[in-house]
Amino acid sequence: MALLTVDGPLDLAATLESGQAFRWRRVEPSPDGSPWFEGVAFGNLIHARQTRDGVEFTTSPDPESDVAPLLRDYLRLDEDLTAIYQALEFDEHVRQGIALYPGLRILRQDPWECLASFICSANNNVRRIARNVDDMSAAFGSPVTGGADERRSFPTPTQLADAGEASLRALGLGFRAKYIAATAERIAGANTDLFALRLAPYQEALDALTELPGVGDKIANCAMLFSLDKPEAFPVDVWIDRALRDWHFTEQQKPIQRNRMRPWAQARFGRYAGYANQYLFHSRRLGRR
DNA sequence: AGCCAGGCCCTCC
DNA sequence: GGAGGGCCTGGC
Repeated sequence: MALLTVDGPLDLAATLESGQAFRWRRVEPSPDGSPWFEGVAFGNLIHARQTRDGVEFTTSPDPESDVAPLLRDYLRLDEDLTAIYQALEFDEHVRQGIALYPGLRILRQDPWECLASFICSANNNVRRIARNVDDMSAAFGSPVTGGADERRSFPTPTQLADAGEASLRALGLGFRAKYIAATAERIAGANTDLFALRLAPYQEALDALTELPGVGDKIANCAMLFSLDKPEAFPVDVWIDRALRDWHFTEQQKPIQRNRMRPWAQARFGRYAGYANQYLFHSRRLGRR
């Protein structure tokens, strides 16, 4: 057992269950009520829960001391959330979202797993996306601990390119199978270096991602926000569409079009537009208001 | 039964 | 350049 200390607010459950990542599961309630989560990342099976002191976790097969800095980075525990809140609370609805879910953080995921997961999100629902991602991992990923029925890591681009469209379709990915296979080939062939996009400017990363099959503006912005260090990214999906329409454009006689929302929001919220997006999305999707 | 899911792509105008 | 329709699949 190891511990990550946290400065500032953290809501681990909201962070892991807000539709950014799809491989975390609640496993068992702990005596004090804060749930354990099980996930696969960095080639490890990870169990984690939030306590008064921070994030408790165990790892397998690597020692916790090796994984600790990776998990800290993944959870962005060093992000100054308070400063971000101050920059965004001018907006009434973002402020309400922050008040409802203080400590909801934006993850820093593996770019390939994140991109591929969101390719699965097209015209899909969260539960089936999670199942698609798990099914791909079980079928084509590598074992992490050596046990018989353990979970596997998310497949590499090469593993999915080798799998091919037909076997992905057989898993139940539907029309997304073609996009996953084709994009995996492109990445495996090193035509696009996803990690390099962490250092690229926003527009350059957006242009590179939307060249990939099955990756449009929305999915590219998800990958940029959740894995490529682009906090100004602003994915516009049906939930954000409804939120902005109801909360920010109620008095317009002509409703704003979906494809004009991202530039509008980025101009309004600035370099942390993605955090505004996440709080609007989460509070809207949970249906509390 | 029909609609909707964290869209993208293609066609046609 | 933009509106409209099709698309795998599963749950309600």
